[in-house]
Amino acid sequence: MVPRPCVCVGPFKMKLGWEAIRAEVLRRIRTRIWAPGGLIPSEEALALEFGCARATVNRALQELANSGVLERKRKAGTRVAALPVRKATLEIPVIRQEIEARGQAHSFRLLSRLLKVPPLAILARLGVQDTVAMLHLQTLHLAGGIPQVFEDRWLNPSVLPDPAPDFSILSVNEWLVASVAFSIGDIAFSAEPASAQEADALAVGPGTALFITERTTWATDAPITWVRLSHAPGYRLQTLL
Amino acid sequence: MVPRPCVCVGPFKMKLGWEAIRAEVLRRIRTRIWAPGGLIPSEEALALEFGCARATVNRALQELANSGVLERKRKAGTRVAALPVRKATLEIPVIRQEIEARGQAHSFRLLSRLLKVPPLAILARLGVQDTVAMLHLQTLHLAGGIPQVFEDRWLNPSVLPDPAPDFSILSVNEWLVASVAFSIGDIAFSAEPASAQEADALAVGPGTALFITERTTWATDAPITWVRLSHAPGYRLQTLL
DNA sequence: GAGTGGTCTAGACCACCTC
DNA sequence: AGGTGGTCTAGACCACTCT
Repeated sequence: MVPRPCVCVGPFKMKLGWEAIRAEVLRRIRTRIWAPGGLIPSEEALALEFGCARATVNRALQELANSGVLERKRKAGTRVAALPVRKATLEIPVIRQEIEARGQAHSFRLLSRLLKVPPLAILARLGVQDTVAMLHLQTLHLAGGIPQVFEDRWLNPSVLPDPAPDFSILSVNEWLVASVAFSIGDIAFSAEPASAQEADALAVGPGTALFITERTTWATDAPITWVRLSHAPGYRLQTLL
Repeated sequence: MVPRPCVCVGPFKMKLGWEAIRAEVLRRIRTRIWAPGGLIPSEEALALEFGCARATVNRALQELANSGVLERKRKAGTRVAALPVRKATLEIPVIRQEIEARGQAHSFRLLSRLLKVPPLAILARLGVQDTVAMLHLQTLHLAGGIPQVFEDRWLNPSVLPDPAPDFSILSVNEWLVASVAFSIGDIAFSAEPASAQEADALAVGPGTALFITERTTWATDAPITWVRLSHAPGYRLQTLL
């Protein structure tokens, strides 16, 4: 009795791109030809088998390592991940885009605009030691006239140009993406009961389950903004794929 | 008075890897040397400027395109994204891992295990037309004895091996990742009030705001499972970076 | 048609890690 | 010490798309 056929199918004839190689590797993993936790052949061996350059195999395997399917270590080789930590990619659009993508009209109301010292928790999030005053902006975003998102934001006034933009005309959000472009930050999601203020703004009962997005943004040197978005009931955040 | 120095610093001396190039490109975007919506030089031009091969520039720019900072089109060239759709990557670990990573003991109780026909909404999610019976499993996950996650799952029985695993000993979740490895699916997040059953299982008041994770998984041909996780209050989902 | 990004190659060197 | 992945190069061809 011979072992299962087809464990190694030998050199391929047709030309293979890195996507084809990725697909073939994935197939071998899914069909358990290569078992979880197991070593797979070296890049060189695979390049030989597939009849392509090592760089092409490398590209395919790196892609799979990025998505958590493979674990690679120098010298140790490449293994099929034992506990596949799913990595999901989310797209976080600007609110206006999100609403208009649903075919609704976006509008917003600036509810509050005050310069004051934020709570310590927020200063801490922004990595600030001193108690500096920041611009506190509260905005309600509407879709077709219906309240959709309540935005609570603290903005570092030192990033503002001298005649500060009129945020009752231009949404803060959009001014930021256009002006303080592409900074780093982090994002967190949670569920929380609506506060009295949120309930009032979104026209829901207090305590209603709200989907919360919280974002902190820094420039290379200084903190820029902290924002908390409270989404009206029915909001769903979905992954691509 | 001369214009700002350093708009174009000319050929670099030291050796640059693709990460250094990515960083430099990002810097030029953040400092608005290259404005949002604007074209940046071609790969060839950049390779010349940085004194490296075009493939190295390509690697750097592709990375930035993947993270939504650049938009690339053949012939049209590479532009700085006008509306930066933030792409965030989430790691979705297995529940046990997540709890143990916080230094708590993970345990679980299988609350229910029935073979019956799921609601139409769930059949639809799984892309099934016929009304087939599926395995309905309800599990409560605990961290250090405290209820943490309520799991409501429908499982396609045809993916089970003949003596079905005893899910009161091995968590369904873990059996799945080990056995039906690496399938595709999609994930959605939302906030919802606790149902009577959820409230009871998680020991919270009914209507409490719960963070909900909903996942659908297919194999290449057949549906595998639909699962809804209700997280106890306090749960936060955070991006890397 | 021409310019751009997307990909592949064959070879090379290096950093890292296990043995 | 040696094998492995990570990266870079110089060159090439192709596919797409804007004009």
